[in-house]
Amino acid sequence: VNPNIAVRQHRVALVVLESTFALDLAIPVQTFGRAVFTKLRGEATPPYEVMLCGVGSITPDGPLGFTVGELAPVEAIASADTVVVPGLEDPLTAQHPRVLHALAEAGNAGARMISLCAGAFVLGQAGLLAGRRVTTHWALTDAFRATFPEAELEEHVAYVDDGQILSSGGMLAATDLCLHVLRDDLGSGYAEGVARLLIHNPDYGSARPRADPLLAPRPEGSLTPVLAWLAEHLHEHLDLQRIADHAHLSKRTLVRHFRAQTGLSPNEWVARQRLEAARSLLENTDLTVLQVAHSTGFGSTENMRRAFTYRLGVSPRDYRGVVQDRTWSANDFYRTRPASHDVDDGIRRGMDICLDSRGV
DNA sequence: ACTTACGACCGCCAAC
DNA sequence: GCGTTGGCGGTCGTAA
Repeated sequence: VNPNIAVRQHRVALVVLESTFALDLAIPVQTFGRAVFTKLRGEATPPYEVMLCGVGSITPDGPLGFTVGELAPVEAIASADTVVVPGLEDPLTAQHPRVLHALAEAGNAGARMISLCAGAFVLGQAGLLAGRRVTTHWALTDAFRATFPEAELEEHVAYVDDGQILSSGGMLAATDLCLHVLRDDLGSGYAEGVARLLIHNPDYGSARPRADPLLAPRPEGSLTPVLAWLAEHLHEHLDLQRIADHAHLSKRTLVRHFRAQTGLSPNEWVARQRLEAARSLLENTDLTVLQVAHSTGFGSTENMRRAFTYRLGVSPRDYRGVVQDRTWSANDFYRTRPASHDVDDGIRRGMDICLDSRGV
């Protein structure tokens, strides 16, 4: 792998509030942090640095049920690349002004903002959700709509990726979102490795909603057949006129329907699909960048590189290098466990200590 | 790096 | 009257 290509070193700040839920706090800690996966693989530096931020301290009689030790002041999120607001028990209560101010600052500075479950209410209070596509726990949708009419609430999905703002629905959907982010940052090989350790079937990176029986099915839109046709013809030249002709709609109406049903413009939707296709080919085949660019409809390597650097922060070539270097399997996990003699040493030392303490 | 031209997007409005 | 459609034109982003 090219040593000049540093995998983006991310700092992830988790905002711990009075009524934060243990589960929603644990999921990002487990997926982003604690370096456990990195240590198992023998790597020097973990891909993320995780820090816990808040105002004051957390008392053990809150919803968390325990304390979390020293919290960095919430203003510290200003230095984070990614800010996560976990779900909390009383989303309608106004949060501390320092929290809201720090979130607004971080958001305006361009940090990636992630809410889990009811955490979307906190981002909303910070004024970050105007015009944004966002989701939250299904039991809170009415309250959310009433409180933040300026946000575009999406139901029937596990999570929503609106670029800078990402949000997941109820509780364990946070896992899907966190794995989606891992995949975006480090590739699907890494994300799948983490998913396997968590024994979780990830559904990241898909434009389709998770096929989960517990989520109400998303109503089929009139564009469904058009989207299917587009997915089949990604490698061809697709301008607005051609798509409109195929859909038997005017360009204007087509754009409107796209916006309503996918939240995206036609071009944006096609660009994302092409990016997904190109990622898959780079990760799973030996096709050259030029071949990938042609077969995914980017047309030229310049085009494709622009899309990659814009959305992923790396060129296609470097993406392939980073991703393949980071791909690992469950077998790697077992291989990188300490060799048996290390274990034996450890046990022996432990027994020595026991024996010493007994004065034997 | 810079200019240029073209297409995409979307607000607006009239027509259905 | 209300919702939907689609044409027009201004602005913006992007490809060449």
